[in-house]
Amino acid sequence: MLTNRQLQILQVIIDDFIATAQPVGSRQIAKKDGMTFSAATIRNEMADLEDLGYLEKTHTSSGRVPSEKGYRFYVDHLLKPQVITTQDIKTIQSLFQDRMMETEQVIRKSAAILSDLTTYTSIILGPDVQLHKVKQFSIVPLTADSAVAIIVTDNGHVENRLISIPKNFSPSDIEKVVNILNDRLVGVPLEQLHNKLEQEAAAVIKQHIGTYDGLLSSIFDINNYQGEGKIYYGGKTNMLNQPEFHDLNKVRMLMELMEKTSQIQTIFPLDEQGIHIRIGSENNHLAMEGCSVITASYLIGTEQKGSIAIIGPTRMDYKRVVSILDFMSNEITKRIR
Amino acid sequence: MLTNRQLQILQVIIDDFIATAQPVGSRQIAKKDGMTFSAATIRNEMADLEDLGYLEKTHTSSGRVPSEKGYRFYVDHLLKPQVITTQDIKTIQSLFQDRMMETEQVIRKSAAILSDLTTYTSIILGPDVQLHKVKQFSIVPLTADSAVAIIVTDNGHVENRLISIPKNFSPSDIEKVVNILNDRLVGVPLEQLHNKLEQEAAAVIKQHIGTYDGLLSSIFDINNYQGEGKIYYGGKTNMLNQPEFHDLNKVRMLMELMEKTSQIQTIFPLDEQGIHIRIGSENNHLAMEGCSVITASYLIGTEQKGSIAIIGPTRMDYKRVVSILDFMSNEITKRIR
DNA sequence: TATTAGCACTCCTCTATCGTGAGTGCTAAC
DNA sequence: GTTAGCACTCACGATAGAGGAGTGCTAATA
Repeated sequence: MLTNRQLQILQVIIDDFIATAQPVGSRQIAKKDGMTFSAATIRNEMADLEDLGYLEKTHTSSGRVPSEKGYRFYVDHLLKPQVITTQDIKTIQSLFQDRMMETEQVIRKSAAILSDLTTYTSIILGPDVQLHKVKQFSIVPLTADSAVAIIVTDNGHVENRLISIPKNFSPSDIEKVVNILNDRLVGVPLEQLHNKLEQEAAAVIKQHIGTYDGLLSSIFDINNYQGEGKIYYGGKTNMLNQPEFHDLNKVRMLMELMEKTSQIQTIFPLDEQGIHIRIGSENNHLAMEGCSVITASYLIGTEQKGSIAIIGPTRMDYKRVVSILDFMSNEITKRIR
Repeated sequence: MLTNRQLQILQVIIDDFIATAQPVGSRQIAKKDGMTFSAATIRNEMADLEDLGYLEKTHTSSGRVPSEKGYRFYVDHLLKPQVITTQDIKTIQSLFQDRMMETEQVIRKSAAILSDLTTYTSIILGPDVQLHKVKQFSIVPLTADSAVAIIVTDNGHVENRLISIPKNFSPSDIEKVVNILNDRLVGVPLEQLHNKLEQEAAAVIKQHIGTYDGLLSSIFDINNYQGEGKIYYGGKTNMLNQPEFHDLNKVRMLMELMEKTSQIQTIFPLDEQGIHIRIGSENNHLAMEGCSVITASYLIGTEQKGSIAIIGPTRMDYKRVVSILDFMSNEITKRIR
């Protein structure tokens, strides 16, 4: 168990290091307001804190730097939630002024605002389309052998795919198919679409039209709904301003990580609510060494979850980022129906 | 006018510098196959080429490096179009194996392939949606006061927007509006949609329903069709591998340039066909110092133009990039209907 | 007259050395 | 338990010298 003095010193060191990115020495600490002990005393305490694993030295005679364990302790015990400023509130709420913005646009703009406010890089996972339910299904013929299949979901999301039309299909056949699909599939979540189609609609279509050769497979293939467009970034270049990313290899690894959708997904905690902070190696990813990720989740309707996140150096301003993420995720949850 | 020997030496220097990124000395050149002159002779010629502005020195006693003028001369006069390899052809044609891919997906994949093949960064300007013509218009009600408006174009592109429904609108009113719009607006290019709506449809709607308060303005606002999603990138991190981008400031400027849609547009030549090469300052952009851009345009249908581009160091492998861009733009033009 | 060998000179790059200063750990005094 | 004092460590920056690649010029050569 840490003494009060140790807590106080640890806090000062981390706060100072977050602000300056420079190793903190005992004299600097002694000069701080409210610090009543001498540099020598502080040196002793720092040595103890280092033995306990909360601090590190960059070399034998340098000042101290927080270790991952130190940051972890800091966010768990020393972080007083800072009240969000009215200025930040205003900026965030400007998001919702235009009431008829599509969810996707709000998300996109959120990413930009988040990175601007924090000066770090923001990542937003769009709401999980898989849980959207089919509202309407339609097919618009383009040429003799191609058409666009469109699914509108109850949240106003629109999925569309090009499909090819078998030669023997007449316009009325298409109409029949559309009717059957709307009869059977409205209200079904996208993730179950494929199954339901096979189980219920396929037979009916065959019966009415005589042929059913996977014509719709592309639009009903579940896998099509998860990849790609669901991740939004803001301020990718912000990280270049952080002194810890003045190393090209580091930057390359992070950029490459962000270009791989599958990898970036892993930094989001599954199925969890509230604010989560992962520090350095807690992210289980080599490229994330020296980086912390703070995530929050939002909810659209009752089921669709999404996440917003900030990725920055372990030395990031946790207080501020937490308050902003917390407020923003709540706003999105409240404001988007 | 340059002598044959000068041409030969200039070519060797540029080829060598493109391959190694190191200043080229007279002895190196003399050792090359087919070089029948002594180092001293070559030194004299190099001094002349420098006086003429085709070469530069990084310092008084270094080897020579091509100047922008040198590269310009190289691409204009020394660049023999290299035949594209069958391997590259195969890779590019793999794009079109899945016949029913949406245009957007093809474009996205093209960007990835381009950057892989060239090891530079690729930029693709999607086809100009503005010229697509309306194929079908529909409105899908979601709640009492909101709906999704959908426009499908003749090329299978789908635009959709959330709209709000005025309180006094009944479902049959909506149906009427949809019918009127389909009557009047099918075949109209997106860019003229706003005008046509005001001129023809608005009055009719008012007459039939009594109210028309800008309900559709959001989907008909032309500006909504140009921004954002139209630019695709591939291999953004590739440039980090080039020795000329080992400078963080350079990288930052380029990345920021690419994040600003409006700025990146300016590197594409307007309205021009065929391959275009812009070297360094010819791009009229500070961030593009030391960078060359090679662009090619493709055509979908008879009217919709788009561009594909590679951005790399001025020291890029022009031969190879030109051949790849040329082939790919032609393939896209041929294969996408 | 064009070409080439030879040579002095330039300047980058790498390495080693050294002084400086911030910071530490330890000891002894308070 | 706390603090002053002091020797010690080590990163950092400046300085200097060796090595080497390359140039420009001059004079000899074909």
